[in-house]
Amino acid sequence: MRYWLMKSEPGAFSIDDLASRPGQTEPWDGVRNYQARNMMRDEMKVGDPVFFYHSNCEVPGIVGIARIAREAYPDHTAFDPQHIHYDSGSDPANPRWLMVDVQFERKLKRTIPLSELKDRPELGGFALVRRGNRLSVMPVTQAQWEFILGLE
DNA sequence: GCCAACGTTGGC
DNA sequence: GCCAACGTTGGC
Repeated sequence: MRYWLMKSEPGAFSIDDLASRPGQTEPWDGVRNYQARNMMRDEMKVGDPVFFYHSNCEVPGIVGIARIAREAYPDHTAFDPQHIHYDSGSDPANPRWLMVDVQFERKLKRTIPLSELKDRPELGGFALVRRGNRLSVMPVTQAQWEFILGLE
């Protein structure tokens, strides 16, 4: 089992949106980065815990916990010319992009802001706080996971 | 295969 | 809204 962090802009899809979905699950479509895709394809397993992170908003930070509910499968939004995540280079016979399903577990008691995570020397090696980081899906070590939960 | 131009991400 | 960082594209 591995731990993960996945980013979402709350204006597009928030932790509350996930909590209100039927079955509280959602396909995590729109990942268009090879490094993120490869991690989803090769390493994400059903049941893996995920930090749900709100990006590009008033207070960026970790807001909840989800779990992987379905392992990687083709992201069909890449095939739809009308879709915002359309990619003409993804062939349905050989899909370029994949998605997983996530399931809501719980909201944190409070948002743990990025600014606070950056202040913690214990998280110096965490990809999220490294300068210029743009990965929307990233691994979290068990030690990082437990430390962050301890901040809740 | 290099690298400039361009588009996107995402904090601030 | 600005802009730094960084990934991708495409001319050569």
